[in-house]
Amino acid sequence: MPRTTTDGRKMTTYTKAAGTPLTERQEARRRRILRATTRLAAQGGYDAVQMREVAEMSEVALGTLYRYFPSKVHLLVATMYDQLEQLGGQLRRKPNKGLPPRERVVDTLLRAFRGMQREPHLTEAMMRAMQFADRSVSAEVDGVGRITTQMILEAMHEDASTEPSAEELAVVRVITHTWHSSLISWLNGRASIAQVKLDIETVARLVPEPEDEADAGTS
Amino acid sequence: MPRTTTDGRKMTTYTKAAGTPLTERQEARRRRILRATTRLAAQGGYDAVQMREVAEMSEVALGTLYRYFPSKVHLLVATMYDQLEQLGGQLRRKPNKGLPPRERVVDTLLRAFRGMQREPHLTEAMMRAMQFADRSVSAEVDGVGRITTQMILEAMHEDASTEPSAEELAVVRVITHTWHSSLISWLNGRASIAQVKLDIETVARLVPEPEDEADAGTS
DNA sequence: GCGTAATCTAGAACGAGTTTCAGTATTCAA
DNA sequence: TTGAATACTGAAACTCGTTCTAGATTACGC
Repeated sequence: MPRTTTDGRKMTTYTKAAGTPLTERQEARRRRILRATTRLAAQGGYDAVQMREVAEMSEVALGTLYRYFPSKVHLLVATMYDQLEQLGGQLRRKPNKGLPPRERVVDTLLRAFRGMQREPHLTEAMMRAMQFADRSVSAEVDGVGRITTQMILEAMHEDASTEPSAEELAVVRVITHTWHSSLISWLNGRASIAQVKLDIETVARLVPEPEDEADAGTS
Repeated sequence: MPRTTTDGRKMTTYTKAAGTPLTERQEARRRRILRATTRLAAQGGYDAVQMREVAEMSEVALGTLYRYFPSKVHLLVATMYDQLEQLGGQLRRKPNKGLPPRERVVDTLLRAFRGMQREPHLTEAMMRAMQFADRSVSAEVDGVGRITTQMILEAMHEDASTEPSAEELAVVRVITHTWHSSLISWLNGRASIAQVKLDIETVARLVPEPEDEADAGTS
């Protein structure tokens, strides 16, 4: 959404969904910024992502960086969106058909988890930002939420075509809550990898079993 | 844990579990600090809790404030611990016997939620700190976690005496994940009160029904 | 091509969390 | 009671996110 500076000039931020079409050089700048952010975050986590450094590394003036991403948190949430898009692509390319829905959900999340274990600092930086985000970032955080929800939903019913029920959406929400929160505890050293797995498996029990006519009522 | 300044003097922070016994005046200072924090947080949330202001309002030098609480996040997490202790007392004073465990859990959490709705800014400040906390605060965050877990466990089985099973602990963990995370979404305006309730009810389905010999295997 | 509005750059400046330091007050053991 | 160790004070200094300014550059409708 367009903001206004003190002297009344118009101002837009170049987030994903902005109405501005972005010239080629602008698109390139945006990419450079995200790449630099990713690099710095992967090296030293949240604290290592310093706005001046990001600006320098992406060869952009500090003011320009702030025009593209209005705060450090916006920047990192956008980075997360970016990374998730890539991850989503990878997951779709290697689908896990054949398993029952519940297992598929667990499998998907654990695979994502393994991805994050490979870049713990990057993960820490992005997750810290997500959690620290306040109302002013809710649009962007919502974007990330949508992508996550989508991934879990795709794992839940074989065919992504059917409209999800309210019940399913409720379950997915609780799953993403658990997912985020337990990831954070792992990053902060308050939970082991095994515990994260266990949490995921526990919450996955909320995913309804496929109601084949075969076995019902078994304990 | 004792830290060391540049000139090698010893230094301790006066957190809850510190080994230092705390003289009376020190205990009083600590209280003043926590009270000031609560007051500022209740007025204007996380951003309104400014270390200089807290120091001034509690009539303590800035350096002293930092000796008691080594960072703003530590300070707010300690405040949360403090508030939770009070809340726990209130809840225990008005127990909700008679309901089945699942309902009791839901009831307890919703009651806590209503408490937080009464002081949204304070809640925001404390929760932001909890989520932003990094490894250096994990001990304190764990403390808060223990208290929460305890509250939910007490709601789960009528008699608080029996040792919780591993299964129960797993469920409680997922419940607290959901609780924290959905509280945050509410604070950030990304979820309505109704949605928080729904999330709690959804996750509470993980609480096992009391296995009376009467009804088993019913859908 | 030309003029103008929008964008970008370099750098200073501001604000709040955090650290440091010199000096004063308190505590506590002998 | 006294003297050393520890804690507290007041104030300055440092860092990093963020904002602001003045001047260059670029994009774009005519």
